[in-house]
Amino acid sequence: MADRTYGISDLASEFDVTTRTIRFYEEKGLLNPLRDGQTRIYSAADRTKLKLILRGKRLGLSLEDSKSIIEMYHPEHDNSPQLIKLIDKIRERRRLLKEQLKQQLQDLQDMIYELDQAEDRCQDALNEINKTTH
Amino acid sequence: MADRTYGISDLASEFDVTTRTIRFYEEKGLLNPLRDGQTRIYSAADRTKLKLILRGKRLGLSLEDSKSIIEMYHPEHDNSPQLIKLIDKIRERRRLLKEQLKQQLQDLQDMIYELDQAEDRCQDALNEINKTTH
DNA sequence: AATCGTGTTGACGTTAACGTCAACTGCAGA
DNA sequence: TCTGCAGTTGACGTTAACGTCAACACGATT
Repeated sequence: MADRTYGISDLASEFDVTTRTIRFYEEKGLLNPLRDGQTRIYSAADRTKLKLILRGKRLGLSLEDSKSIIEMYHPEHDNSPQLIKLIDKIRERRRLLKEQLKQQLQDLQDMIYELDQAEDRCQDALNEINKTTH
Repeated sequence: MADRTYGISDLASEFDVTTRTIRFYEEKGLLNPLRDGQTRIYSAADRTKLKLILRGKRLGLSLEDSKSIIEMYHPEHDNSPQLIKLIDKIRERRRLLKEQLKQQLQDLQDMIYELDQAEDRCQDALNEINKTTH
């Protein structure tokens, strides 16, 4: 069950993206599927990477950002200095994400509050109209 | 205090955008400042609109989205059917925003959790290295 | 053998959101 | 009066993230 593989259109339909998009991510170095001849074969790890990319997009990250995050999950470093630098990058990224979402939460609360007010003003305007037509 | 006005570079520096950006928003119909000759004069309302646009951007909205939101805050409708349609649009927009942020919150929690795990794995790898060098 | 369906590789097109640059205007200070 | 600065209007350039299309490969089907 762990070594299940996927075709490109399996992933495309599962995540509701086009095959072109998936190949594009490969061009950009975000995915590296195996090949059977010329046909791409995606592993569970590839599928996870794709999920990471799309999640990053929902959070407003660029593909470059997602790429660096993927490299954090799948490190190819084996020496201490590299690992220490990686840990720093992870912490910094986490900090950025938290900060960003805090701002988004605030923005959203403000916006919803103002939408509520706008709705109230509309209701008042409606009431005025109904009053004068009586 | 309520009728204070702003020059284009006042707003640009206050919100840390370029004057080109502000003019671009005007081209797209998001701002309509007054003129003194050819020079643009921005009112407090214009300043608020700009704030709305930038807040929308942080939430991942397009300029078109922000434009329609601005029109909700500054309605030019005076008849019931229009107002009722506007209220519906406001409610729908609020629903979308809430849904979107719920998803973002979930995505962020997942991502932070996985970043924590990645950091742990790095630490483990570091510990292994230090053990063998003793 | 001919035809699908699905896959592949370029190459070029597209959209949003600006940046850059050139040529101009109007005003304030030396 | 000249100079400089801030502002303006086009026009064209740029980047990210794909879309579109043409031409080809390959296995399965009819």
